Amino acid sequence: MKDKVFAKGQDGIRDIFHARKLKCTPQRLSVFKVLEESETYLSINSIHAKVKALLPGTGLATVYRSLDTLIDLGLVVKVHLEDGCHSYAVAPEGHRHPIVCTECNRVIEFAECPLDKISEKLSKDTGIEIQNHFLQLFGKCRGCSA
Amino acid sequence: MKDKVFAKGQDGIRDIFHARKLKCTPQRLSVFKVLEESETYLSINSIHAKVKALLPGTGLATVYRSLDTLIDLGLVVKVHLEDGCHSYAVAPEGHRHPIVCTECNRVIEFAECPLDKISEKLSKDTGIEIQNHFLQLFGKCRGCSA
DNA sequence: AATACAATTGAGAATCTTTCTCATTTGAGT
DNA sequence: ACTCAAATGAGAAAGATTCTCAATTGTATT
Repeated sequence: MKDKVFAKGQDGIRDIFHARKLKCTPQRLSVFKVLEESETYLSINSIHAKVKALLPGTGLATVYRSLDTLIDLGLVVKVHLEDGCHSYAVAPEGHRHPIVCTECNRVIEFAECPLDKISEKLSKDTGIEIQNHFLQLFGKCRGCSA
Repeated sequence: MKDKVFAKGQDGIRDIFHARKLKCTPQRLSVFKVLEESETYLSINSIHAKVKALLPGTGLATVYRSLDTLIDLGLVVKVHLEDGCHSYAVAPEGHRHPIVCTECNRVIEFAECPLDKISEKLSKDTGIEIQNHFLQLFGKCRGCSA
């Protein structure tokens, strides 16, 4: 419990890659590791910098490609921060949504999804078959309010 | 009712600009008009094209600047589409959220905000002072399901 | 352990998006 | 009409993302 890095296990990740006939490369593992070790959403440039610390020489394009792959596998999520920029984080277990601290960018996940309850009603009311939703909350965390 | 363009009235808009000591320019009015006339969220390039049809010679930078101004005034909202690109639409009256059709990009607003009910509870649970939220639904509209 | 092959990578070019600069124009108050 | 600050157009600049292609590297097979 003291170390949440590779919570899914390195072998777990390896299997996920192999199941999709993707190679398990050190670059992909490093990108994931960097995100797992971070408490906050990270921008591309932060990720690139941290990955290069683990694996010098890693190119920016590879970071983009690895993130796309990880997103495709459902291991990582891409979020839109308020300033319009993109950032990335490990995908939460189950269906959850993030609360992003507007001061420190730290992220807290919350499990209760209020959409579940109203989706069906909404589908009836609007005639739209709801497929998906995107929800993020913004606020000030305990540390930053103090 | 047959024409919802300038629902706020041209004079209303003029007053909003003047109250903030901003100039009421044809470029800004055109950008807003283009969005009011559209049923869907529009990308920068669509907006630019449509604005140029109304006001030839309008520069792209001006469209960006006008949108920023309109967002700042609360007249327009910027949204994140699933492909990661930004688009823009007139801001809905009151507190509403959009349902975006994944096929045709058309937008339907819905008024019921499920966050109101749970925000307070969430603040207590997490210790985070919730300030804001971003919610979008995606689905297939009646026309596109058929 | 060595081999072969397709997938992946690094590097930089290319593209796309957004912002900036600055000379010129224009809205709005006088 | 006159003045002045604000806004614009054009293109440069900056930043973000994707593409290209030769070289490298996982993985399955021997």
